[in-house]
Amino acid sequence: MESTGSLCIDRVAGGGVQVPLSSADVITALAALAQEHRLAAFRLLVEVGPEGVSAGDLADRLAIPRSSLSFHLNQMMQAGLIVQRRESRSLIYSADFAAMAALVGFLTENCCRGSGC
Amino acid sequence: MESTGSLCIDRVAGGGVQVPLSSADVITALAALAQEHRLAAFRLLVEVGPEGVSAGDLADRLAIPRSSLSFHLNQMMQAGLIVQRRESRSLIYSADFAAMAALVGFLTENCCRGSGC
DNA sequence: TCCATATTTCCAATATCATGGAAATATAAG
DNA sequence: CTTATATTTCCATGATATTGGAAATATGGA
Repeated sequence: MESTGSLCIDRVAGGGVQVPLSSADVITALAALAQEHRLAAFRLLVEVGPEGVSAGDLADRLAIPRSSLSFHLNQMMQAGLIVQRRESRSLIYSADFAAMAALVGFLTENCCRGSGC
Repeated sequence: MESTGSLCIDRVAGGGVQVPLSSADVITALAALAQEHRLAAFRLLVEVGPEGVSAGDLADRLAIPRSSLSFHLNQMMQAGLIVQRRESRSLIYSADFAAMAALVGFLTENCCRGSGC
């Protein structure tokens, strides 16, 4: 019998059940990470953790114009890899660990058969 | 101390040590998978295993023109995700499981901290 | 209300990606 | 050497992505 989707039961603080990803979702998520500035931004958000970083800080740390970063953050939001919250005048972005876990789960289940990964 | 690359010691039949991926390598690999036909092709190659599938068969199974598939196979080869071998008139493509394991290793180590993935 | 800060949206320019038919290349067999 | 099969390369066309400055929106404070 064939499993068709990646079912990654959530283990993160906030709770919530993980829904299987469609192949279109996976493509969107992969594309969201397949770009220099976005991969760098995401890694930074992962390092920083749930506290997150404001858009301005992120632009400074990555040394890219704010409008460019805004575009990239939007891509990652639409892909569901990061979340946004407002804190006074600042918008704080943080990584969605459950989403990333689901992506890795999909890749492991669908693209790794036979290897020890 | 920070580990900077994904070090995925190989567990696959053929043997060989896994080199850490640069962030540029990761972007190339992610981009190679972030496309409908390429993701479908790669999943098919993973299912089929080391025996692989000829370019023609693959084009038929995916129902896309041969020249288009050739383009996509090239992208995945350059990304190091698949390998090619000739068998008489046919070119047989197969998934490189170690490369995929390295990619998943990178994502797990660099983009998953704190989650249970 | 008026001003300053934080960030986004708009937009035009450029670059990269994807498509598929036609021609070229590689291999094999009669 | 000629013909058939398997696949790639070439190329023009259209689609999508990326960039960054300028203008617009959101929030908070005097």
